[in-house]
Amino acid sequence: MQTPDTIFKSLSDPTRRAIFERLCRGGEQTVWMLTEDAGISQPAVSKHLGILKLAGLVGDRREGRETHYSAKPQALAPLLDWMSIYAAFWHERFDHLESLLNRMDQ
Amino acid sequence: MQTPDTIFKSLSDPTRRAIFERLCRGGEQTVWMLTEDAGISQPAVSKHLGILKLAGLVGDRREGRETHYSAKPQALAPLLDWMSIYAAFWHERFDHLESLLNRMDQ
DNA sequence: CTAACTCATAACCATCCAGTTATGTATTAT
DNA sequence: ATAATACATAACTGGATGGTTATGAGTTAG
Repeated sequence: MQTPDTIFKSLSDPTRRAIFERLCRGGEQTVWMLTEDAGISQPAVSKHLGILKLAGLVGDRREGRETHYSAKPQALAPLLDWMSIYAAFWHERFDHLESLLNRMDQ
Repeated sequence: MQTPDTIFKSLSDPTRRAIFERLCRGGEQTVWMLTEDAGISQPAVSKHLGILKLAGLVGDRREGRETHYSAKPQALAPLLDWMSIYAAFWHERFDHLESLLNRMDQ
């Protein structure tokens, strides 16, 4: 399980997020396929995939000379946890406001 | 409403995340208070606050020579939206696995 | 009025990072 | 065997970025 820091950093780059999104939607794909519409060189794509892999967001599977990458959305769990904590403050305040308005109503 | 990109970038820095978390937990605070336990200089803190403000994650209120900053956790909403999309793929696969296991059970 | 305080901005610097090209290592095709 | 393919790694480069000190602008205190 990776830290929120690693995951935030990995997803802070738009190109990386696009790769992750594409793997989520399109399923397992080779480096070559990902390079085609990434608009950057193959080594750049490989580097991004390496970073995503370190964050646990993707997994790879060697098959002959191809490497198939796939998304592992479960790796978003620490981010969900982090967000749930601070989204809670949001609701908390909303609740406070609500109860305040209720009291003002009376 | 800011883009997921701006928000991801803002929160990808640990120092900035710490400031945001502190504002969420501790409520409104001045730059001076935040500087005290940030371990960096006051201008550095101000710059971080500026970035958080651009992302809509904090708001400020001038009062005399002090500036009071406060967290705006609602700004996490676009991040929640983004995550819900891709967390869905997670559950989708989980559901597939589950139904597969169910079928195998019979 | 002057001094001290709070904060923001400017200028600068070191480091990081996303991209590049070049090259190496397997693997498949001829 | 040779050539082509698929990918990873190394070395490099320019620009973004997080930090610093210096300074300015506005506000309170003496």
